[in-house]
Amino acid sequence: MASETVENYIKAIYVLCRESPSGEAGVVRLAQEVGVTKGTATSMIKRLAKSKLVKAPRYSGVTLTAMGKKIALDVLRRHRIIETFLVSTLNLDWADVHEEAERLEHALSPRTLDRLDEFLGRPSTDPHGDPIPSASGKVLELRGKALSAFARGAKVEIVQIMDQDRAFLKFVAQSGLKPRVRALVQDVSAQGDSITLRVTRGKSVTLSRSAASKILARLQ
Amino acid sequence: MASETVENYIKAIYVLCRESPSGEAGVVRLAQEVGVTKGTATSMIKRLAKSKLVKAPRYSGVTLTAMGKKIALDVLRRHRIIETFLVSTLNLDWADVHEEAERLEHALSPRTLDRLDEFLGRPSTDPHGDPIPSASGKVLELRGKALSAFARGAKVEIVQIMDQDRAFLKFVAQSGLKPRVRALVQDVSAQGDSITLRVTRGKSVTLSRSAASKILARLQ
DNA sequence: CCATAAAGTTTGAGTCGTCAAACTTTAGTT
DNA sequence: AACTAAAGTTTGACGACTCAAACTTTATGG
Ligand SMILES: [Mn+2]
Ligand SMILES: [Mn+2]
Ligand SMILES: [Mn+2]
Ligand SMILES: [Mn+2]
Repeated sequence: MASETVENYIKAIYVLCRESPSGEAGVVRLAQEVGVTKGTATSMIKRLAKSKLVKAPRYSGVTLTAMGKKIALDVLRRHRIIETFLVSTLNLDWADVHEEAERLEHALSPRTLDRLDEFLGRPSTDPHGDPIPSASGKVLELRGKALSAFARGAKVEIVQIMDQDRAFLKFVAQSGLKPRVRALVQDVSAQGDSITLRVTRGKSVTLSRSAASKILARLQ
Repeated sequence: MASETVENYIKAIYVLCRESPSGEAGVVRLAQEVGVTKGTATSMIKRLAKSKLVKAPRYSGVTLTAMGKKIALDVLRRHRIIETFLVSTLNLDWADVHEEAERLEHALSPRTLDRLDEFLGRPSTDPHGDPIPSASGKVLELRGKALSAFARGAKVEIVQIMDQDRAFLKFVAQSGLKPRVRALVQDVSAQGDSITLRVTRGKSVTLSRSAASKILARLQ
């Protein structure tokens, strides 16, 4: 069984690989994500490589092996099911559940996880719109494109918020933007550095390009 | 914040102190409970003493300080609320939830614990009848006496099962004996080494003295 | 009151996960 | 091609937790 620490590294590597265009995770970003120094990250990567969970050519990027990917998806599944439970059953705040799930994800047995999943009605996404990997390890990725990519006049439905930062999530929720919410693209600035939305039965919101790029949507 | 390991030791010390007539925990029993060698237990006790969580005169028994007791009751509260959730909401088996709670108890924030408690309707006991300490650290102990102490003809109500062992719990459940179940003491053997109960609207069960001493009941 | 077993302690060593700081490699300027 | 900053690695050290095995103290029952 992978330790809590190992699970955290593996999950972080998975997420970073998804994010980077090269499909590889860098040591510095990994260290930052896990909250350790880069030296520590290097030595952990070595151990992960020894246990065949990652491939890590010297002085180059880290990628997961099939085994590593299996673990990552497993942890991600637990994480997202827990987040769903915390929001939909315990009514915890959208912005707070990530940290909580960060700890709980390491303490659930497969059986309990399945019961929880059943109790929740086998949800396919978590409260942020992140897809929940199936028990067998399949995920649907990229269910929308960045808000910043839509043109004026587009009628969109928010699909996914791709950031776990509390302050950002608070801001997004404040604006009324949650998965399943519909909105009209009211304006896109000439330089493309901001976008204004009118939320259906809600207010208008202006987002910076960087904020808009972290919110995925699709045409209604 | 106390580590997971420290929480486990402290909780075990609390339980052992409750069990022993002297009110002190022995090193060998503690080691056994936590699952380490006695040398390991000794060195942990030293560290706990240094952080003022226990009092441990050399070559003598261990007791909790006020600080230690606070932590113990806190962990116990988490443990029992989680057990209640696992049984009453997720329908997990009575006999399985202890191990699961053993891990989850270290991963719940106070806020989430309170939401869970609220969701469950602020239960006062867990599925085994163990009292749940209040958030401020109060517990009702000894809400019944051992089944073995009742006389023939007594009409009793099961209150609490004082053992977490899976096999024992399976056996007890098999017999239909759960907290709140009522039964008649049908017979007590002359030597007092066994007791026969007739469970209300159920079958008759004969328990050994040692089994009966781990089941608490009170007169109906 | 003493021998012996049980309880408790000490010692030396190992793993895991971490840091700071020195070092090496890589990649992007000029 | 040479310089430099960023990325990555190595080294030495440490704390938390553990074990096995040798050792000491305590209890007790003959
Ligand atoms: Mn985590
Ligand atoms: Mn999420
Ligand atoms: Mn535990
Ligand atoms: Mn219990």
